[in-house]
Amino acid sequence: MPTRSPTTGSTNGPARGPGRPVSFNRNHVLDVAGTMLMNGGIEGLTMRRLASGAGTTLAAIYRHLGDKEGVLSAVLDRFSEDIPRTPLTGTPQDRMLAIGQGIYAVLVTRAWIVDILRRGGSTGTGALWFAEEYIAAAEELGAHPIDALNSYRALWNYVLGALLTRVEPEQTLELDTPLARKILAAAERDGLTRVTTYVGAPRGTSERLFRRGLIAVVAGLAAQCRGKQ
Amino acid sequence: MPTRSPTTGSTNGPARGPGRPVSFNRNHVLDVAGTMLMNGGIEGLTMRRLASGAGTTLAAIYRHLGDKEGVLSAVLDRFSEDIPRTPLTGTPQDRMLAIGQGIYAVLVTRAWIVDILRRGGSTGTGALWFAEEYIAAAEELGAHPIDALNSYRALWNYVLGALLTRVEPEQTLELDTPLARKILAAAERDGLTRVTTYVGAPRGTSERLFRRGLIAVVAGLAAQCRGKQ
DNA sequence: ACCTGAACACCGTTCAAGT
DNA sequence: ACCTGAACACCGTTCAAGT
Repeated sequence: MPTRSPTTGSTNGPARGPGRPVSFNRNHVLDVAGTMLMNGGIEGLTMRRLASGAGTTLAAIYRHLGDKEGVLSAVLDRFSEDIPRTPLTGTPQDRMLAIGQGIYAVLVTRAWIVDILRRGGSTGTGALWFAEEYIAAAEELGAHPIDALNSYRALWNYVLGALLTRVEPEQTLELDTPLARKILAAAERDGLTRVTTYVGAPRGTSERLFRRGLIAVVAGLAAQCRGKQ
Repeated sequence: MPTRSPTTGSTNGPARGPGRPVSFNRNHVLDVAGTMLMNGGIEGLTMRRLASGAGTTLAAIYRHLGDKEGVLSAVLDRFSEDIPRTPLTGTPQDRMLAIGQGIYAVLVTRAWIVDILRRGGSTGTGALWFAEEYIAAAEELGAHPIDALNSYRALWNYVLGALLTRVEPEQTLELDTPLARKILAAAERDGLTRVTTYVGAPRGTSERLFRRGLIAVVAGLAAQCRGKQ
């Protein structure tokens, strides 16, 4: 997939003014794609709307960025380069916690990334330092290198699941929704008294929920690294 | 959404033989939908192919099952009813582990469920007993009821993430794939020596990986329920 | 040599027109 | 009253035909 951009330092937007027109402004297209993803998720970005929104042509996008998969991973790479590598301090377990929190913070405002990661498997290259730091901390606790990597994968699983099940703050749990009624009815039928009691309980913010679970997960993973189980 | 099925105990397949034709065989349609999901995931099921595959009409599906969302949740419900409630034994922590393993085992052969859960949020009503049992175990360890429910959510997050990042056994990690090369190059550029070293390391089966992580996660969650942190 | 309009083969969803 | 063929408004992707 040849992706050379003839005039890299070109101005924003479609061709304008005199002179040779900018045939394809890669950065501008990716910016527009990112905005579309931010607004409508992975289904809100269509090749057609991207083309017209970026002032270019459908076929041009296919030529320069490949298919939709190519566009998505290009956006992911571009975005992940902006993730700052912040220095971590404290005990290894403190750092593992900070890493989990950091990944969550980076991804929570960009829900579409989860969809991309799910498809391709490419973690943005700009986020690799999270893995590096985690593995270092795990090794410091005594984990075998390969176990340290797998421990990171476990943390990643928890974070990913939390992002997936995250609910928007405004959508408070309604007991009157048909879904809730159905669950409640099924739970009562099967004599699931605990589920019945708590199905409507307030769940706090997703962030608090995530953090509390993360603390437990990291504690468990750290203990496993120390060999205590 | 009226979903009455006039002749519930109808024969399989489309109308055949003499007599009043079976206008719409709900169970048959859902079976076909389940097969399609099993083969091609959530994108392998299209309303058109479902209609022709089940020997019915596009509009009939919309009439009886609603839109695609409705079809998916109907399939999910039908499937979740087949989940057997197995008795759990051992310590509370043992049971929490068994629940995590049980959820994984149920879902791992049906990757499409993850996609449905991601969209609607409806957990199949047949799987509610997992929550019931987990909450009971967590309470037994000393957790406040609401914390027990949130602990279950944390376990669920880990399982969900593991299902999402799961790789098929046959797709062994290739170092020659362009993605692997790109990651490796980026890691080297940033001096991430640990990532560089382990990116090609064998990762074992996804099942082993899941289990080892689950043990650590459950240990951490159980400790949190006991109030030890 | 480079670019793209127009086509292809699909989608999910709806409703006027049939029986 | 019940059902559905045919249409609507989209998709992702490709390539013959233009300049």
